[in-house]
Amino acid sequence: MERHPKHLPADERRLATVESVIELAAAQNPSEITTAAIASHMRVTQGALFRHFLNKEAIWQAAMEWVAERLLARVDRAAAGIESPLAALEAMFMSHVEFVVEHPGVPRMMFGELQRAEPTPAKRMVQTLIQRYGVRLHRLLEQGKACGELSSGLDVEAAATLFVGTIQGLVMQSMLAGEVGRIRRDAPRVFAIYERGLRSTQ
Amino acid sequence: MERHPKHLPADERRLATVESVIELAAAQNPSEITTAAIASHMRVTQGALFRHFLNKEAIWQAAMEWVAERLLARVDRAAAGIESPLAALEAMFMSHVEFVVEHPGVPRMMFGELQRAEPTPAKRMVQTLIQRYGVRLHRLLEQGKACGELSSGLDVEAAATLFVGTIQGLVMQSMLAGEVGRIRRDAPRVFAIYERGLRSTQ
DNA sequence: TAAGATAGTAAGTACTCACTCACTATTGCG
DNA sequence: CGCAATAGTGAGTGAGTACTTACTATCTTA
Repeated sequence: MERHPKHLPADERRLATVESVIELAAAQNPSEITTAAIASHMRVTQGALFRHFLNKEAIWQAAMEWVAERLLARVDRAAAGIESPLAALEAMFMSHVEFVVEHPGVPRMMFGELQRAEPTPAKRMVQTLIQRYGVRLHRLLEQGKACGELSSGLDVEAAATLFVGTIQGLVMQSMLAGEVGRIRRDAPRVFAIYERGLRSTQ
Repeated sequence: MERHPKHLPADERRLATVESVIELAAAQNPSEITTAAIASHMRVTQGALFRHFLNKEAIWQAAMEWVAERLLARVDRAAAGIESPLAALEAMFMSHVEFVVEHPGVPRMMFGELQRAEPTPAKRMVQTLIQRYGVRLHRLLEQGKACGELSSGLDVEAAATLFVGTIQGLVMQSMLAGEVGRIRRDAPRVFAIYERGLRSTQ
């Protein structure tokens, strides 16, 4: 069982490249990840990368596609089959947090990509990811209002912004402390306050 | 009245340099701001910078000191003399938001600096800024609990994390839309939900 | 007003980056 | 097996980076 076979079929090599980027982003500033670092992390020379990707930008685009697919699939799976919209929101929140703890580089990559001035393909990928994420939030929040679980006067747009910000705040806090594990501990405590802001008072 | 006098005393040149960095960060990825870009923005050759700063890192450190001073002074001024802790929190929130709208590059710089692997002087500056910010939040939140304005069971640490995250969420949303003005519009709506999560139910 | 101190210029240097290309090793199929 | 297609190597290249240095312009003050 060879851990690092020299030759890989193109699609496997592309996947390995993307996974290398995600792993490297967990430990260092994503914008400082060089093609040389990616290549050496997967025990291949730098030139080999450009046999599978047109340029560095294409690598980032593929990485953000990887993220979008997995993150949306995971939160969808977590929320599926849960009756209560509020409970579904919580499940979505916790599975998102779990994803971030597993891949701490991901929020950094997304934030870094968003603040690019030029609309790179990777940036557009992040934008559509967040937009699709927002659709799911809106749906659940509206359902919650409809069934009386959430406050009837709830500002759904603001609640969606705050949902994302809540996770962003956890990420920021974990970067301050320098340990990702904190996120898992703090997530339920922070969500509790968020939830309290949404609930209908009865 | 000359807008760009060739010769400036050292301290004025240093201030102009820092302000250039803040302005440039409003329009582009902070980690892509080169010394050449800073110099040309202030109509000076690149070499002139290194007469006033030891290296690029020192420029960033000075920039983060500038931020820390102004941001803390502003939120302190906003909260000063307000009786109700909750109202003080809101004033602090709104003045912070106003600061971010005036200097949209600042949150990007802070986030970018935090995710550095190495503990640069600038990174440490951001860490102490956020820590000092946290002290203020804790104080107000505890006061709010004591006077009965906030829920007696409130998790103060989580509430502080969420406060920062709330602003972070607004920043993220404005980067998505590509217009900073949104922040000002959305801030009260998002804060309303946050506040609802803190308040004591009576 | 002369001269020393201060601030800015212009042309460098060494280095790192993304990307290329001629060549070689491996793989899989007729 | 033989050979064509595929994947990887290693030594480039040029552009862009932070930083240096020898020189010059401008300010300040005795």
